[in-house]
Amino acid sequence: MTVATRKQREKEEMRQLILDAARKLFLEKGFEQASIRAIAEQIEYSPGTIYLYFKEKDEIFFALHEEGFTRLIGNMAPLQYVADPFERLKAMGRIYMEFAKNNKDFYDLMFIMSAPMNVKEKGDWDMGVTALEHLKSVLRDCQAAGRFQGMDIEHLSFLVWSSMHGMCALYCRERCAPYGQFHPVELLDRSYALFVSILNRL
Amino acid sequence: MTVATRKQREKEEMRQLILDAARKLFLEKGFEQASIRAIAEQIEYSPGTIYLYFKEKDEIFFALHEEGFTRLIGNMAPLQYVADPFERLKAMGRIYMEFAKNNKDFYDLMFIMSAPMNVKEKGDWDMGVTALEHLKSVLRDCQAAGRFQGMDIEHLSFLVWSSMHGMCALYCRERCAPYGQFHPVELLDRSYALFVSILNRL
DNA sequence: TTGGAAAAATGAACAGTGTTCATTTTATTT
DNA sequence: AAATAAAATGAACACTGTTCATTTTTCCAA
Repeated sequence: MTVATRKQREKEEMRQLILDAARKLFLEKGFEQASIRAIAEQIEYSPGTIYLYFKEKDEIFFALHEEGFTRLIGNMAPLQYVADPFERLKAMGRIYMEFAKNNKDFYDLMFIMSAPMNVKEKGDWDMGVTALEHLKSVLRDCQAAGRFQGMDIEHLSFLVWSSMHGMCALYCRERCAPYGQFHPVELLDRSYALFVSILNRL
Repeated sequence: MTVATRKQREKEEMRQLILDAARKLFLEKGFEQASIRAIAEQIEYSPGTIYLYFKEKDEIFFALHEEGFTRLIGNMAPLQYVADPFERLKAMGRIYMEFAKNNKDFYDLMFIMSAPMNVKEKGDWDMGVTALEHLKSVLRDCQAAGRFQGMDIEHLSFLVWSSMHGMCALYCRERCAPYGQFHPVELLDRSYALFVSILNRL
């Protein structure tokens, strides 16, 4: 093993160490509290060191943002065993919403926060595009099965995604208050059921 | 005029002065740049003075958040002249989306940002509830006209609102990138058209 | 094994943030 | 005019992300 490759591996390990600490602090205490100094203290390095591995703070959170997509896409894996396209679509929505409910902070980072979007070279949106392709693919299968006739997949996918995101985002950012009588989670579940029943008619 | 009432009026004028400065800076340079010091400089007072009129920064932005609702509800006024309930619903959606597109920062403040939600005594969500009642009312009218049969207004209103919010929020927070081929505004408009056509079938 | 170069880590410093509070200034009342 | 009450101040506190001259560590050839 050459020195160069070891160096490269160590560099990658350090990046991972920083990401692990950042994730821990972010999930435990939120974005604000996951400061560079707090991350540095967590891994027992000085603050300046972090800037040898990440250009800026937002880059760390863009990396976690990507990790979130990996998790979400991972959760979607069982979908391949759902034969019926519409059942697959329904399951997909459930998984998406469950992800948002169980990983509020990750969901926020992936779809709401500005921080990761400030990073210039965000790959080519690989993860986002991949996740979206999943949805489009399922919708196309539904269309092949006779549903959603005459609808453009681009617009339909955006609308479906938006509907799901809207519910999840209002939930994550505490905007369900006007529905005081309902528990937010209950509101989400019942509204999703209505959403499915509407899709079922199209 | 007693001294007490003048004092009270002056206090209210000062609050308004602060809010005007805060709004100006917020709309011109964003939330981060609308710092207490910047607001103080704008109105030619010291930073400490602001805390004699607002308990904390978030309280200022909760006030602007309320102002946003007043604006949005104001934009809805012409709806009273739209006789047909479904036409009214369609117009309402258009107004909502146009508001988001033309007042990105206000929309963000009202429906996405965390800042105003951190304020404890947020009235009783008067504004949010009022705006929502508008929507529910229109939906009930649609139901009376034979649409949306058998659907619960609470869930339907949340779903409709979520769908609109989802599109607007993804737009405001730069998440339309995976639809690179489309201009975000175009994507929103066309997806809204699809949304309307779907509602039209229910 | 040692000396010099390259790489890695440091932590003080900079310019900024929201917020507090003893002190000073201004206004009102006696 | 003096005493009291209200309003405004701005320095100070504890933070923030980021930079960079300085120090420490690692590496490799002589």
